[in-house]
Amino acid sequence: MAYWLMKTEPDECSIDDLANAAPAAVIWEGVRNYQARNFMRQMQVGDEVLIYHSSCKMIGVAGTAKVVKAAYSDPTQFDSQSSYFDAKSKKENPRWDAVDVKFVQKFKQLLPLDAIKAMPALQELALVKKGNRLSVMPVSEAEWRAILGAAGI
DNA sequence: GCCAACGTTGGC
DNA sequence: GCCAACGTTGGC
Repeated sequence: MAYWLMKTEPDECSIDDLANAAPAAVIWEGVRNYQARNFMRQMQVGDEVLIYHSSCKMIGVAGTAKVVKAAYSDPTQFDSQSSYFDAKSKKENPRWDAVDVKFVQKFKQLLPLDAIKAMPALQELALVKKGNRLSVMPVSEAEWRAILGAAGI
């Protein structure tokens, strides 16, 4: 049982989109970074995920979800119509993986990035390290608790 | 829209 | 295997 943070642009897949899909899960696809992919491959069913909204008006952690299907071949890499298409990925050895995640909760108030940066307990979070561009990253149990505590949960 | 920081690519 | 050029990310 582990904790993670995943970034999403709310235009693509917001916490509300996850909530609207519930109780169905959502395919977390389109990750095209090897480090992020490797973290996804470590995810196990039941792991919990912070949903982080990036590149938008209200930047921060918006809620949580949980992994309901471990990593499998991301179908969009073979779809030439998809913006995630990767011509160099081979069917017999796919480069990219997806996981399925299911909505758990939306925070009453989004926990903003500047609040996260100000919390002593979160100084080691990859998210707040300078220049960090990882879209999937591990979160320690202490960090998880600090974030949920700050969100009033 | 800007731009710093980073990851990836490809020539050598 | 180096590294310059390029493309992308993502906060501001």
